[in-house]
Amino acid sequence: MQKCPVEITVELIEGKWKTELLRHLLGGTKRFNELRRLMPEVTQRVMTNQLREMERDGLVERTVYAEIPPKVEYRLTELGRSLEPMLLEMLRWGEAYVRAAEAAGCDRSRNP
Amino acid sequence: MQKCPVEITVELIEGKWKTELLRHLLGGTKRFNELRRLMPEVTQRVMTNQLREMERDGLVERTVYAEIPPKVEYRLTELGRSLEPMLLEMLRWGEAYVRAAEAAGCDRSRNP
DNA sequence: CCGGATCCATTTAGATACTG
DNA sequence: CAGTATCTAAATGGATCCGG
Repeated sequence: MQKCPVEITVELIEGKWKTELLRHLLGGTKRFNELRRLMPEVTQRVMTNQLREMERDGLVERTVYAEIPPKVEYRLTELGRSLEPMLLEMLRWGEAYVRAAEAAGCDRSRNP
Repeated sequence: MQKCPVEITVELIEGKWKTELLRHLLGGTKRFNELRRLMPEVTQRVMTNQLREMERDGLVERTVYAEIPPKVEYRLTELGRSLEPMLLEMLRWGEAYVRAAEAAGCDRSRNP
C-alpha cells in the first residue's frame, strides 16, 4: 500500500525539536552554536541528529568551512522554505485549538 | 517557555495511525470494527489507544450504546472536523515533496 | 567549534491471550 | 463487539565523555 502524503509530511517535521529548528532557520542561515544558543535545552547530540535527518530529507543544507576553528552553517533548501505557508496554517490552527480547548475545559495534560 | 502552536498541532496528529484514522472519520461516523476492517494492519490495542488519545484531545467523540452485542461509535468533533483544510494543505505539500524528492534522487529510506 | 561514541531512560508500538 | 492485561521489541531522546 502507498503511504499517504499527509503521513509523509508529518514524519518530516515530527522530531521533538524540528519545528523550532525550522522556525529559526526560516529566519536565515545559522551556525551550529548559534542554534545551540537559541535552544539551550537541546543537547548537542540530539540537535545534530535532528539537523542531519532534515538534511537527509532534503529540507536543510549543511555547509562545512575548512577552517580552524571549524565552522558549519545550516540553511533551508528551497524545499525546506516551501514549508512556510503550511507551517503558518498549522500555527493558526494550533492557536485556534488552544483557545477552543481552553474554552471547553479540555485537559490536555499527559499525567492524569 | 510557552510551547509553539505548531508543535501542539503536530503532537495531536503524530501517532502512527492518526492521520489515517482522521481520514476515515472525515468520511463520517464509524464503528470500532468498521475501522478495524479499514485498517487491518493495526492491532486492537493500538487502535484503541490512538482513538482514546484523540478523544482526550477533543478531536474525537466516542458513543457507547448499551446493547448486546456492544456498539461503540467514533465520530469527529467540530474541532476534529476543523482539521480538514489544514490536512489538505499538508496533503498537497506532501505530494509536491514526493515529486521533488524523487526528481532530486533524494533517498528517504530509513535503512541505509 | 563541531560532533562522534557509548550507555541509559523513556516512550511507542506490536503480539498474543483473555473477557463482560 | 469492543475492549483489557501482559509481555516484548523498537525507536527516540538524553547524559556524558572523548577527539580532530
